[in-house]
Amino acid sequence: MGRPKSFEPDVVIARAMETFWTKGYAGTSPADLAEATGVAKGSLYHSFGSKRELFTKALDLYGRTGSEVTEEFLSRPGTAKERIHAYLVLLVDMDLDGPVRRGCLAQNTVEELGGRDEEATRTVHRIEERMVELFAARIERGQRDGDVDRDVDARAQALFIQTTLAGLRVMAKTFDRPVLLQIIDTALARL
Amino acid sequence: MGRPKSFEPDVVIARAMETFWTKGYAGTSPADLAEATGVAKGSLYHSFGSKRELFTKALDLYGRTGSEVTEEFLSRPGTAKERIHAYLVLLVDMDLDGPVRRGCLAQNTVEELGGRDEEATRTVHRIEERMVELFAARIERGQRDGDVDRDVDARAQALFIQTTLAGLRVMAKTFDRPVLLQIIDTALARL
DNA sequence: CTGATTTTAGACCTCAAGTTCAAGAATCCG
DNA sequence: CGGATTCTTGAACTTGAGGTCTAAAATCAG
Repeated sequence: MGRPKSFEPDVVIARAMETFWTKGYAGTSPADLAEATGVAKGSLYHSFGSKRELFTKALDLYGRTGSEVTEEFLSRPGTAKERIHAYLVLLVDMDLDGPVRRGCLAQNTVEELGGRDEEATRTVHRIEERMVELFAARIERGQRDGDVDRDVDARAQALFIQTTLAGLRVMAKTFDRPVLLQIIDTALARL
Repeated sequence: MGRPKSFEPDVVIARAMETFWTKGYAGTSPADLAEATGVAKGSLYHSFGSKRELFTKALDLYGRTGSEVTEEFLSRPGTAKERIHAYLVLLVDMDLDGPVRRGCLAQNTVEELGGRDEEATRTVHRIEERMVELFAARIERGQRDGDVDRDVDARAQALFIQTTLAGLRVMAKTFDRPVLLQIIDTALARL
């Protein structure tokens, strides 16, 4: 009962996510969110409580969709090395695509809110940890498939790949594509 | 002629740098700067023009001192691998030291101001490029000294190390020391 | 239809960020 | 010392961020 919502909360969260991603947390004002979502400020506050709470939902959504995309992409046909290489290239291309070079929302968040925001930091840690698990799982599958050496430490490699990924997304803010592709090749040279 | 400055501009810039580093650009208010530097807001504006200009000077200072420290540290006795390894460990420890996990100012800047601030982006690019040069030079010296293979591409390796470094400083925001040290070992395993 | 309930949207409020200013203080020159 | 010049500072100003509120609108139960 009562008047029904005139918008799909998930759609609004997705639009908010895009805006936070592009403009940063501090750089996004309630007015920006209202414009991006097409929902008036008052309604946003009524539904989500505060900018901060909306951001939390946006960051969660980012983590979920990101890990789904990653899992799906890594599972496509190919060796572990091929798939991981392709994944890094994909991310670089996504980062370079579009006029904004917005990088990774999770990373931007932890850089912007640093140690000052306990909850955001924990959320980002979970997102990163999940990525490491996905890489490790893919490497272990490679070992079962026979395309990765039996004696590599899957988790250690996965952590290294996640670090490379994080570094690449920083570098992608100021370096150009050929350089980034070269870095990927160098990083994945062993294997 | 005229009343003399009551403060050393370089000292003020250094203090401002610390504040921006700890709290981020947007997170630092003129009031914060006044408190951190011990100079009244009005004076800061009189001397530096705007928050943005002060930040530019702070970021430049960061780049200069950073590259000096790096150059000095890499040139100390040891093989290229030993020195670079020690340098990465040093940075990780500096990042973990203190209660704030502030990471790297240059990196934080490019993450926070992203593509939206052309000048800041260029400055950070210069800082990163300088780091790559220093790593490359150290690797080339290693080749002359005989502790690095003659046929490694020094610049490619240097770019890779810079990427690892950037990634580590992201990871250092949410992971703990043993993990980070393991990543360093994995990253520098070849060589 | 009425009333209960929920959502909407824009006006409204408060406060701090970022900057400017006016009045005074310190210095050098002649 | 008087004046020119530059620096200092707290107060004052402007703007927008972040959030609240209220009157109207939409829905459903009875």
